[in-house]
Amino acid sequence: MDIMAAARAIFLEKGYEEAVMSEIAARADLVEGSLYRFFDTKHGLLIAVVEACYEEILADYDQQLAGISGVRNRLRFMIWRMLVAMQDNPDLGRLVYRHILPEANYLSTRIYELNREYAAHIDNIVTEGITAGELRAETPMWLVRQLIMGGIDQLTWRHRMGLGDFDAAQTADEMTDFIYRGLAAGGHPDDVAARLEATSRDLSTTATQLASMLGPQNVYTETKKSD
Amino acid sequence: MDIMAAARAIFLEKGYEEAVMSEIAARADLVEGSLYRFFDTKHGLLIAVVEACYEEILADYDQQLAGISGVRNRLRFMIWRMLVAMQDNPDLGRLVYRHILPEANYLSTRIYELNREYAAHIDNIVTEGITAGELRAETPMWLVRQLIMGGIDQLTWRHRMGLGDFDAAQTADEMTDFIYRGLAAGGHPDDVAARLEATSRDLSTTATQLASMLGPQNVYTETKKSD
DNA sequence: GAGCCTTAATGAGCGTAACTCATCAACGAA
DNA sequence: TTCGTTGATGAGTTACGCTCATTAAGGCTC
Repeated sequence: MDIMAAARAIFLEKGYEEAVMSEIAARADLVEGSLYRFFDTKHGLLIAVVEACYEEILADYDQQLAGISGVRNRLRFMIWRMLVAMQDNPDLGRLVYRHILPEANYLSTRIYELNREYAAHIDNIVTEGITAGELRAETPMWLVRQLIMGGIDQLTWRHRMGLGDFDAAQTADEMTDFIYRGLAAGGHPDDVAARLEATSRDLSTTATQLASMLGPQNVYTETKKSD
Repeated sequence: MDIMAAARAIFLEKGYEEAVMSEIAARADLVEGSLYRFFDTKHGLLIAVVEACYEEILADYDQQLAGISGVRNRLRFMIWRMLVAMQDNPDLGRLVYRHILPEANYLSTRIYELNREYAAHIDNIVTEGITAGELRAETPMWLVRQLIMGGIDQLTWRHRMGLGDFDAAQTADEMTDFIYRGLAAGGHPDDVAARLEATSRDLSTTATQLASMLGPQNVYTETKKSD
């Protein structure tokens, strides 16, 4: 077993401080000193491990996102996806929130990079919504981003601490609902009509996709680029 | 100088791990071993110190709140007050977010108690707004609470890490604005457009869920089929 | 195959810091 | 003066991250 695999197993199982370097070395069939040929420090090893996990877990969410249409649905997917990741990996979450995010060198980490990408996706979705007239133009996007990410942190905190669980789908629903209401253009009839139109358009697209999956030959039908 | 004062000075100045018990003892004109007559462990001492700080800083915010009327204004005050506290005490914030909140014994802490009181105030304000008909009755209060607290965490993170500052008043304004819009009662409940919109929105969400269930992670590529 | 050189692994050891415990000083009572 | 009790003391103990001189291994030249 190589160092990364051994370290991952022990970090996830015991947490950062309880994990001792000698045990990681032993599980990797090495001696303690040899670890320091590959990783400068215990914390450096942790960062490498968490980066690897993070990358696996959030692997292709952007490709999945590409298959989802509609501002609201896309927003919901982003929230739901992160909630599920947190729900499935509480151990990893603990490591991240306790020993990665609060460290000074977090900003030079790949994890920071990945979090920025996630945030950028949210920004893009909101921007799309604004240009489509579906969302208010004055929306401070940084605030939306921070509220979503901070909210996810809070909402998953109890589960991460081993106290109770949560329903990812339902939580995503309610959170999306609230955020969207804060984002949505005002209650003028025109705006409502625009949103109605956008929603039914999304519905049509999704239904088409659905139909293509359920169809006899299960053939993919090109639905986009129609204009 | 007594132990608490010495510990507070050193914890705030150097952070948790850099603070060493022998130095705290020295500043309190004691010897290291004597600390353990009064506090079982280093972390126990930290908790005592942070509790004291917390209580001083958030001393009489509820009295100030009592002088503010209007759901929106009261909500803004709560947000603003916490933002200012975070802005004025970044060192304390670091201790709290890194070494108090993530610990297993946090729930048995006075700090947890104080946070609950803060959250309860937010709940009360929202409840008032609902009974006054100003806010939507279906509002999930737990969500609002979590979004606000998580958002404050995120928004103050950079400053806590020593990177840049923020304008507490303006941030509070924008945050309140967004949250309130999510909370505010829309048109009449029997407004046809609103009902229609809600229904088609739900339908769209359901269809998206359906699609992702049918094609596991393949909503977008159903182009090739392997026979 | 013999000598040599570069590179990688070893494990004994160091430094530090939280925490403990046998000891001892201070002080009141006999 | 002597004894008993209380509470501070500081010299350990332990644990763990990290280092470094030494040794083994694997390829390259003659």
